[in-house]
Amino acid sequence: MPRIIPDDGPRTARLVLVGEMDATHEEAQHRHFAGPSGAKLTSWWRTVGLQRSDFYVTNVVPYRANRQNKIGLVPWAELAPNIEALHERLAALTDPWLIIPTGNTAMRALIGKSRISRLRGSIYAYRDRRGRMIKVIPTIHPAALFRTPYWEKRCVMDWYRIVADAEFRELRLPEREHFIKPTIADCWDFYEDARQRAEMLAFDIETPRKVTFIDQGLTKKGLPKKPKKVLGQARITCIGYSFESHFSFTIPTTMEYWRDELMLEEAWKIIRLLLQLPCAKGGQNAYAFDIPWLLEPQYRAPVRNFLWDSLCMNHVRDGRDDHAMHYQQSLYTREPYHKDEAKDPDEINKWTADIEQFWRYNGKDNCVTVELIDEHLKWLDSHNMMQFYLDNYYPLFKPMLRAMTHGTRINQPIRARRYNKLRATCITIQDKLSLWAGEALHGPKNLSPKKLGRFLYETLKLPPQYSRERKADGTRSLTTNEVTVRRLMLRFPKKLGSFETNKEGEFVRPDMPGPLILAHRRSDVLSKFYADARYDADGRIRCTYKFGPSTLRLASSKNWRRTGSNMQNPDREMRDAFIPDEGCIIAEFDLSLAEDRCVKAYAAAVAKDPRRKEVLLARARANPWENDEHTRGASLIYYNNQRAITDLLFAADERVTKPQRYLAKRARHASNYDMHGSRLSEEILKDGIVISPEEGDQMINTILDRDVPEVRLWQASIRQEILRNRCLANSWGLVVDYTYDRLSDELYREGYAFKPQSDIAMLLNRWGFVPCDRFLITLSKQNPSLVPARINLQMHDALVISTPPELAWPIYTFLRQSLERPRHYGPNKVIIPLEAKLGANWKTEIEYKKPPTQREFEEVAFGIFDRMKK
DNA sequence: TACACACGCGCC
DNA sequence: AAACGGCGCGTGTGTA
Repeated sequence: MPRIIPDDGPRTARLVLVGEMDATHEEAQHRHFAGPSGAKLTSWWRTVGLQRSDFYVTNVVPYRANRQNKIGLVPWAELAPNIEALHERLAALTDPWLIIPTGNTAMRALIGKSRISRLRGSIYAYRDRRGRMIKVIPTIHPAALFRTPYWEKRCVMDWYRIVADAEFRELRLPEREHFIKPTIADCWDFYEDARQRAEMLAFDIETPRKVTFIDQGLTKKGLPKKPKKVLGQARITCIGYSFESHFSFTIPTTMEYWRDELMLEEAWKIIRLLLQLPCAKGGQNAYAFDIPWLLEPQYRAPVRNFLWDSLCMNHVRDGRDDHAMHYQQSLYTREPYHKDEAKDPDEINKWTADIEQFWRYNGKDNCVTVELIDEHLKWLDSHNMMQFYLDNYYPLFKPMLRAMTHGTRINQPIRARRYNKLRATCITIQDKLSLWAGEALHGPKNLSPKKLGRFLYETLKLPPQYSRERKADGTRSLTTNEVTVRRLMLRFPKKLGSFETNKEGEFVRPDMPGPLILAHRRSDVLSKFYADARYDADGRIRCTYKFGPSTLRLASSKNWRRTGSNMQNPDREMRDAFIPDEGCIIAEFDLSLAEDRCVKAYAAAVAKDPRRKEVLLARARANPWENDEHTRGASLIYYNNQRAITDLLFAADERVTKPQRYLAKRARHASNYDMHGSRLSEEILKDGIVISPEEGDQMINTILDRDVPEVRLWQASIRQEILRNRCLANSWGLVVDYTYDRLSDELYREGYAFKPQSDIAMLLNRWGFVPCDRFLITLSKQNPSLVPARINLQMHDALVISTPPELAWPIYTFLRQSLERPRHYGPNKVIIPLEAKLGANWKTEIEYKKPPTQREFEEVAFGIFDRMKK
């Protein structure tokens, strides 16, 4: 029997800390929280002004129950009496006010609930064995931080709450009223009230899919079969409003509720009027979800003056943290976690029994949104970040919405034809692979990485290959990814075949396992882009844009109807299937080598030699038709050309071949972000080009030693900045906070990427995307006879636009004027040039590095347009 | 059956 | 020893 470790701390303490189980250090020192977990707690307590003597410290299992130190391995038969004993120990305390269970097991022992990651920070009541009500605030066990370091922030936030709550006994939970079953008259009353009093009106819709159960008749034995569940169309079933955090008003929008067409229509009329009130509106993720839903033709409920999005406001506070409402709520409000029951839209059947509770939750969400927005407003104000929100988030809502709802057209016959062909190819390959393996290596659709692994590493007895990234538990998994397969093909050509291709790009021996696997992967990935389900009935594809975590790039994903997909990653090979709007051509405008210029501008600031600084700045500012960085790199790497180092501008070296230029391009990119040769060789292997890790290192080192040694200095300066400030700021004032990150090479690499990525993302958004969207609206008003030009896609450093040929030139001119303005990157001013491409589809035909004359440009634009009509 | 996770891979 | 960063989705698999 292991030795019981005694509790410590005064029995009279107001605060009680309940841990889970003692581990190695605790056993050795005979004291709870004696090891690294205790040290972590001590550091948080120091931050918030507590110390260990403030607590009565105990554990659910007050001894080391297993050698693995895992509470999860303690059997229930052993755990239950320990929990019982814990309750008794707590009952023996004089007058505890607040108990802090750390970790899931401790929380479950006290309040019977699970899922600490969701419930942490909430405020609960515990009735002890003497009938006393004691406040409980569960938090994460410090040991969890060793696996998930980014949780540290929420732990510290919890401890701030705990120290504040230690001052009073009562729970102080928010009291709210949720009005959920209104009559039309109630709705009008609420409208009047909101019209007169609301300064900020928050709203939230619910869009479950309709669920129907189809009777399956009787079984042979005469028993009723289980009805089949069919998911129907998603639709808005209610909308809730709140303008004071203690009251919400929810209007159902179903016929089941109103029972009458006219009543429902009147309800919608009031809904629209509420959304049209002049006061500011707010919501959680509303610009990306609720608003596009409300704009759907069957609802026609546009939102006026949408200003405050609690998700975006939270994004300003910390872009890399979570933004889910229940998480924000746990940090900034006293509302306990209330999404216990799944509120996933497709889980509505769980709610059919208690639709009123569903509406109440909608109401609660609205109240919480109001509270969050109030809290965020205070924060933005006190941290001088209000303008940052108003400059970088708010103005993007409309352009994002317009691009999202407009979408991109696809050539449907081509799409369907290619999809069928690719799927057929996959099936053929699956059959051939099954013959090789003696068993199927695929599931219903795709190759199974597991089965493929067994085939390669057991059947064929090839040496097992492991992935680079470690899993959460620190192990590496067997991998069969493309690079691995290609590497194995190089080493074992007799078993796997080679990836050598002929002039048409076909494998020389296509029926060997290696080429089959590669061909399958390729066909499968392409077929996904063509899959029917992605496209809406009107033959267009729509995505949702949202703000990416750290760099303010936009991220693209499935849209609000749950169709569409990420539109920032379609394979280049399939882009010819994307076509312009009716009456338009495609114009794509992209910032020329933007991130590389940015890096050079920063690097020039740390150059010691003024001549070097001059060279770097000249290259950062060079016109794309007068300087070719990649040819320069290849000329240096392959021909040791000294002029490639010294010349301000370097455009041509006839010795440089296309593959050489391409490899130099990859090597330059690798150098900027501190990639290593082995990784570079893998990246390049994907293109079927073999270089060794050593050769990769040589290329990178050539660039870094001889071409841009200042990049190394710049990276060192980034490390310094992170070390000094624990954060980085870009040229637009965007800050990324590293307070709770471990200093590591990984973090530094993230740092190297941050400035160029975010500088360019924000440049394109603020000087490109936003003004361009407004300009296109003006342009179409000025040219009412023409089809309006529309932005189809935002691609981080490029905009894809459908435009009638007449408007292509004005748009190009406008974007050049707006984007080609100097900006300071560090102390150095640089203009990043804009390049234009034109085409009948997204695989554009003509690229202008040097701006042509208007006449030349328009001739081409009209030429493309005329050819399309034929 | 539903869910969470691992894997693989597309682009900038 | 570990060896760019930033995203997203679809599929297979194991588990509850």
